[in-house]
Amino acid sequence: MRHTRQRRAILQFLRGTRTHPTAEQTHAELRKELPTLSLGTVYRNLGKLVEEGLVRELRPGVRGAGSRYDAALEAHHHFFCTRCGKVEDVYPGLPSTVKEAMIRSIDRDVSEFRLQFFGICEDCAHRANERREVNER
Amino acid sequence: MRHTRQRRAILQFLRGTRTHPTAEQTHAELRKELPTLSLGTVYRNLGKLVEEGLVRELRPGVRGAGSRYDAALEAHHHFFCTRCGKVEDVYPGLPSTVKEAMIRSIDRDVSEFRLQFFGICEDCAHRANERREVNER
DNA sequence: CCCCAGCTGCGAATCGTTCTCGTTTTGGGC
DNA sequence: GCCCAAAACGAGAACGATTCGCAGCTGGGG
Repeated sequence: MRHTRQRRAILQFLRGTRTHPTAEQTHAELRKELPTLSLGTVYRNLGKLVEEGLVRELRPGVRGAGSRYDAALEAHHHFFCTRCGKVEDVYPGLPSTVKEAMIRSIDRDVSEFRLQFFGICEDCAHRANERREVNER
Repeated sequence: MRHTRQRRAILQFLRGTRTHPTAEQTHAELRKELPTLSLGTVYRNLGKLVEEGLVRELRPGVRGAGSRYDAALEAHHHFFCTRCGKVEDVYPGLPSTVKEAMIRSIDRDVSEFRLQFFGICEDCAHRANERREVNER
């Protein structure tokens, strides 16, 4: 895999944030330093980086939400705020014995396993009674 | 919520299958008895039924897969075949004490919790060396 | 039996993502 | 450094799933 300016910028950007940006957000941000960067290139590279295992793709699985990308490789799960769309890391420490027992119990060739939590994040909970503006998506 | 012919047919269809049909599949099937049923109506009603809690929406979260719908209300999780797209029910018996401990440990207002397994289903594993036709999506 | 809010069917619109294609870069070999 | 094929780029068109807008229907309370 070649090391293009664009690819380096994308990976570096993802490694420098914990906000799980969307392709669109990544594109908007990197345009500042690479004004000709196209959205297609962002998608192409995110795809490659996911193939390479350098980035994880998160699919909120919630109305109107696109994929998000995460370059943090340690095992962790995600909490999706159903109000503002934000994604936060969680480390609920599912004991690996429990995880393995579950995978064994379903008696299939499991290659991946996802644990997702949905709810209202703290920020949104606090402004619950104020106006409900949608932040960062 | 009104009881229209269309809505009744959709709910009844979902209750009579374990295959987690897509909106498209639901539409194709019900066209046989309601030839004028439109896809928009199927989506509209699936949305309402999900709101009402009568149906669960499954979002495979895998390239090129749309939502699937499940009218089975008992607690269970899903196994998504990454080759043919099929979705199977699994009952990996995550102890509720473990589940609750996890939810408590992430210290947020969790309204939903999803556990998803991905891999190759038995059918696909068996025909692994034969031609790889994609069944039912 | 009447009425109208809620629903339907249709087609157009939207949105995230992928594809196409002509041009530019990259990186290995010399 | 220079050359070249392969790989990647940018722009815009294309795509597929889902949603929307609207004019005409209809279920069910009164």
